[in-house]
Amino acid sequence: MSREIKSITYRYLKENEGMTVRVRFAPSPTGYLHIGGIRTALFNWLFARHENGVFILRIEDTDRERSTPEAITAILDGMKWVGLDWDEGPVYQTERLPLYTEHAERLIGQGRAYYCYCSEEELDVRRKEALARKELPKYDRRCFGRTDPPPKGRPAAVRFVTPQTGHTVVKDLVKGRVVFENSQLDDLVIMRSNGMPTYNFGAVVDDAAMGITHVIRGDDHLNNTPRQILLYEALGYQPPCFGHLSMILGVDKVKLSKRHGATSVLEYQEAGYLPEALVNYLVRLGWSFGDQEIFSLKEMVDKFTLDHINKSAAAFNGEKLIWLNSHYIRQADPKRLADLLVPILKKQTLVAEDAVLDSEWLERLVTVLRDRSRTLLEMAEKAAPFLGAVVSIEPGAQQFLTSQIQPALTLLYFIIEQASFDHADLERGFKAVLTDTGLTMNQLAQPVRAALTGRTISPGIFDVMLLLGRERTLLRLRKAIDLIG
RNA sequence: GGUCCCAUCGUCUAGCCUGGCCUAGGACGGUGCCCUCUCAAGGCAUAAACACGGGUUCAAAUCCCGUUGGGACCA
Repeated sequence: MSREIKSITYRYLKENEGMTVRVRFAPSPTGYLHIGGIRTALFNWLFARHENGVFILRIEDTDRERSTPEAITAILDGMKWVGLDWDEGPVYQTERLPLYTEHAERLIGQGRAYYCYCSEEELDVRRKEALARKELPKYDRRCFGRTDPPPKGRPAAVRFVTPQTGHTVVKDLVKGRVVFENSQLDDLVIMRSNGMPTYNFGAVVDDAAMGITHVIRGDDHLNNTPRQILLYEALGYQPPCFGHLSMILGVDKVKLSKRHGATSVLEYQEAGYLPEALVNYLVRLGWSFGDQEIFSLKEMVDKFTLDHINKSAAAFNGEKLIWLNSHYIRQADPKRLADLLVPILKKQTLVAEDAVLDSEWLERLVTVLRDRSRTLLEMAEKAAPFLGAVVSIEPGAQQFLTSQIQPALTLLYFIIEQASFDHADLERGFKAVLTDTGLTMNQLAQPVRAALTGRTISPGIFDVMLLLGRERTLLRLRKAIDLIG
């Protein structure tokens, strides 16, 4: 990490002493809430909580064509699922359009902005021509300072008069000092002809109006920042501090998109992930605290500072997420896991929609299964043999049910029939069969497992029997014995 | 194409600011062994990286310059 960053971070800490931190997460509701978005939200949220600041949710819905109510719901649901609560909002940009118009008019009045009547088609043609001549496709300012009467019936956009000399410095909390030549910037449109503010203008006006102190966002916006600083200055506002987070890339190192599979936050919920696992995974993508890998939400809040943010992009690697998920499942309260599991079981028709499962039994099941399930979906799959009256025997398991083992199974059947059916008693019964037949534990356990679960993989054999109960245990043993015979 | 950002094991990263403690540490994943009624979990061990080239310096992963590569934005 460069000298600049540390010193800038340090300086910002001093500068802002005593000032209440106000940060925001400002997604566009044009699609689902993706992994990169929630990571940005998380960093903002952590920063706000760490600094005892305010976290605001703002919905940037000015793109009316692409914004949908479903996307808004998905964003809110995603935020709630991972536990990122906001203190203010959601604020909808389309509900405060007069604010942007006012600011635009103010700039026009000051000569810092002007109406532009060029149509998008015209601009497109000119841009292509410029590109063909290998020139910078900058707006040529032809509507600047025009005095002729505006064309009738032609909608006007508003452009900002961007200074063409000097440079603009972004003191970035993550990247350090970044300098942009103003001559590279052109007169950007701040209000579209349809009356909507553009992204850069809406963000600046809102951030200023909402008193945002720190703008923490993806580094795809770093190039927008000089324009925004210029807008703040023209508007007479103090620019906030900026921090640009590096992107999350797919495993192939390109920007995460739909073709990388699950990128929506809610898809991870569907896939049986726990929110704390996802959050823990995401916080370590671009942030670290020494060698620590596991963080509770509280620990994250306590330890999160901007100076431990990594500048380079990170690739999304599902292996580690799945490891974290299995870790959190193993730690989770059985009651909670049971509540999460039942809807999945119903959805997979492993249990009837109207079934009422004994909660004490369910928690025992989950307790046995949680050590060997990396996702809730896996847990549901492993729960299957315990849910019905009978099981079908898989081919692999079938092989353990041989005529040699039949006497041992029969003996076990009669012992269990007499047993009091607790763990110690079952173990005694097993031991008795082993001594009587001269079999090893392994030689007996696998066939029993096959008979009871129909599979070669299951929880410990005594747990299996206890979960099944005496009746089903005997029933399945009987069935296996008959099958051999 | 222009502008900007980035560069440590396959992946996430520590270390970089304040050069020597780095024969580069941790984690996931891989491999092997142990434990063991299967599967997990756990324990132990192991392979695996400073993109390249120049400088500065007694000394560079660490500072400077360049190259290459990747990414983002303009679109």
